[in-house]
Amino acid sequence: MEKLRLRFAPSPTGALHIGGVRTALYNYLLAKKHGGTFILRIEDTDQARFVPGAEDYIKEALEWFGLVPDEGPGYGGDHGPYRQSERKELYQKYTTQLVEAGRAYYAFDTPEELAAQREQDPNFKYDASVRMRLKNSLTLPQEEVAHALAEGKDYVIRLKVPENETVSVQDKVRGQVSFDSNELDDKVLLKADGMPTYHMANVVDDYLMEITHVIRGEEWLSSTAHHVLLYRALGWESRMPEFAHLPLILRPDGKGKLSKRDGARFGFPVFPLSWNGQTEEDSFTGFREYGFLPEAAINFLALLGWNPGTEQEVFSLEELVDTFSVERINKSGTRFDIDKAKWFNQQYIIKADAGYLLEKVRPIIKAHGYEPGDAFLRGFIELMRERAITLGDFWENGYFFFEEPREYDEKMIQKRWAPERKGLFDELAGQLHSLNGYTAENIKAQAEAFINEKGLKFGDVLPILRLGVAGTMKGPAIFEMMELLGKEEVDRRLRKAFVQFNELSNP
RNA sequence: GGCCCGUUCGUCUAGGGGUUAGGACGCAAGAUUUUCAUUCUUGUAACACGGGUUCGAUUCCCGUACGGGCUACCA
Repeated sequence: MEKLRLRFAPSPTGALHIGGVRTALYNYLLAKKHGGTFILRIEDTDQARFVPGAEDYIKEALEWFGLVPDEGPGYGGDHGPYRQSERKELYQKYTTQLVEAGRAYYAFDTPEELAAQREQDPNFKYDASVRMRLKNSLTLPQEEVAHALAEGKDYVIRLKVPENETVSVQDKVRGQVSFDSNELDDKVLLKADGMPTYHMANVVDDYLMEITHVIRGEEWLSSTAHHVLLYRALGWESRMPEFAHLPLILRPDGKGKLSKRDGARFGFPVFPLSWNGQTEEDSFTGFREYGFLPEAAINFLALLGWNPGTEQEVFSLEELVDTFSVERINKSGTRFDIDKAKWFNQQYIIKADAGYLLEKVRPIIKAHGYEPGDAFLRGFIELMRERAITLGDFWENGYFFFEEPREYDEKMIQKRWAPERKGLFDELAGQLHSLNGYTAENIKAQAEAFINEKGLKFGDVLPILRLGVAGTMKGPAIFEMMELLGKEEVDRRLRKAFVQFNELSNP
């Protein structure tokens, strides 16, 4: 079998959408499964929509996920350049070739003229039925065309779509899809600014870059008929790649495909990394900054539109590479379910390697002004990992490992604290403070002895210790927590808390 | 509007002419943990509709409805 070559071809118009990441992932998986090549190509043919920084963003996002291209701008490869803006002459050469072969033509209609046509007829389409009435090299005298060209008049090159043909596409996901060529318009191939349109550029590049499989979103299915026609016109039909069109990722409420604005609307990320656009409107929080592990996000994305047919849910990238197959990609659109994504993240946090997690959590703690030693941080992570859904939760739910409780759960204090017991608890604090070997085990033994001696119940004492140390009832095992915080810190907190408890229960 | 694609629990999905229609997330209940979380158990809940074909359709075919995509000198 010929070596597989697949490309991910985003356009640098802003942050990379999460649906784009899934497309990249599937391309990567299929390439790697067969020992093929994964290529990044930047489709920057729309100068009006070009956004500086977008290309770097795309690369950083791919790398964060571990989807590192084998070829691409900055990645090497002998099929470059990998930015379409740097391949301009190529497209011009091939479109000219098409014109000469009678498969395309020059069109001189101005955008204003076309707009006027559309105003007159909302269904106006530049196709075989009207092309002979418009201003192009098919209708104008040859000298006039030559003159216009020599004069530098604006023109585009359009594909001359043949009449009365059925154009069929073999799609790996959907099977055969057919179009009536009379429904197809004469797509612009080369724009007035000399840049190609997507249609021309992607066909030329896929051919030149020897792409074997095109995996892209379903929004491209309709125009694939044009692409087939182009391969034919260029005489490349035998080298045409196989197509697989992915189901779209839909909004959680099911109304249309997921868009960049939906992140803000529904309160979860739809981008891999945060993006700071020109305006707040155009700025987004990413999966990374939201506290996702890249492995978890990949796992979630992989299962959005594909499944292995087994009951396995958790997959490493390597396992995905082994298991993936285009045949098992789904046809129907897929709702974006953030709860499932969070569940994956939680699973990955629980199972993550300690050293790995340490490096993910350290910067979060540091951002709040604390730089604990590795031993402490490790202990903290082990106590908290089963209680974190996002990385941010380590701080949100465990900040009291680094600083005193900011507040005490008043309801619980009302319920559990009795002012007359302050003396009793001071005594317990004293006993714990004089403990030798401040381990969870020893603390527990001492507390137990105290409880028995005083005729108390665990429920009288443990919540008070927890509240005193953490301020909240939510958290890891209390004695473990105390051991990690250390004798002096715990004693300080307890003494202070008991005073506070009295105030809180006697307003 | 036209063309194209799709439709199994709320969501992601398995399945496929005869099944108690399976799993996961979520939700609910219980057990464990004297907290919270984890874990475990149980429960909840689905084949869009109408015609065919067939001894038998959720599964195959055709319609309808609904949803989505495309319909730019954007990708």
